[in-house]
Amino acid sequence: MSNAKVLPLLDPEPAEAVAPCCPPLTERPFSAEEAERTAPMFKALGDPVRLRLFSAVASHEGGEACVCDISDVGVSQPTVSHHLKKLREAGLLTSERRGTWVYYRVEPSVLAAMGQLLTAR
Amino acid sequence: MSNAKVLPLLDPEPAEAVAPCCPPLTERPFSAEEAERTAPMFKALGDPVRLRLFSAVASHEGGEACVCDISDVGVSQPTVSHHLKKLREAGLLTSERRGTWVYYRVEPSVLAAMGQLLTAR
DNA sequence: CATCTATGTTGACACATGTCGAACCAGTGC
DNA sequence: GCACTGGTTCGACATGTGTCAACATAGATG
Repeated sequence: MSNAKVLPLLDPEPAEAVAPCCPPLTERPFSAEEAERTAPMFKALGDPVRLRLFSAVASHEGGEACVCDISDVGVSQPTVSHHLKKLREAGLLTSERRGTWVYYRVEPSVLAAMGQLLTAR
Repeated sequence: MSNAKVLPLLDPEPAEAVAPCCPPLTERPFSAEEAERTAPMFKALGDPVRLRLFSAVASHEGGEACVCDISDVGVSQPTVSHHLKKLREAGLLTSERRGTWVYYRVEPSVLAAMGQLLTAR
């Protein structure tokens, strides 16, 4: 597979990955189960350092970035790793090791799902 | 603390400018200042109870609800009040006392701003 | 194999947060 | 005035979270 991914605008249908989570917040009151499932995603973005890391990855070329490119956020390297792990556990990022460096990329379906949650009725 | 003049409700300040906050997370890496300003909104929605309360208010008739209508989320009433205060401090809700009851309503501009943040490029 | 560089993990700490019961405040009605 | 109801604040506690230094691990390179 020669790596010819410049900007995958037309992704293959992710469908059942994250989409069937929940309706917009304004549609009807969330159930306890829906809230328990959805809150961690917001929580993951609720820290300034994580927000910067996520934004750095999401805005990077192809929605993918090496740790070395984004780790300048004013905290120590272990702390960066800790926050990246949190973002990974929340399902917002995925990581992959290629040789010496580790690359993080955004989970596009999650971004879309969160956007839908905040869609005004 | 025997200060008699206390008016905890009807704060004149809450929910100032939140709309003109930041570009989408995917546009460019967030600065420290942008992240510090934006993260609290996500943090406020990062708790299941607060997410249910916010959803209950947002989905209610006219985007407004009495506390008595939404306080059935499985925690005590002081805890409900505590979470509603957090949502107010984050600029997501505003409160108003009308007679016996206190009504909370969503800040529509905030909802739109957060939706824009998650808009995919 | 030895060593260096890039990340992740562990342990420890201070601090923030969610939760409750009790006390308090604001209106309504007796 | 008094009691009652809705809602907030206070005080206290257990748990969670962000942070770092120290250590551990994975590849690359000599």
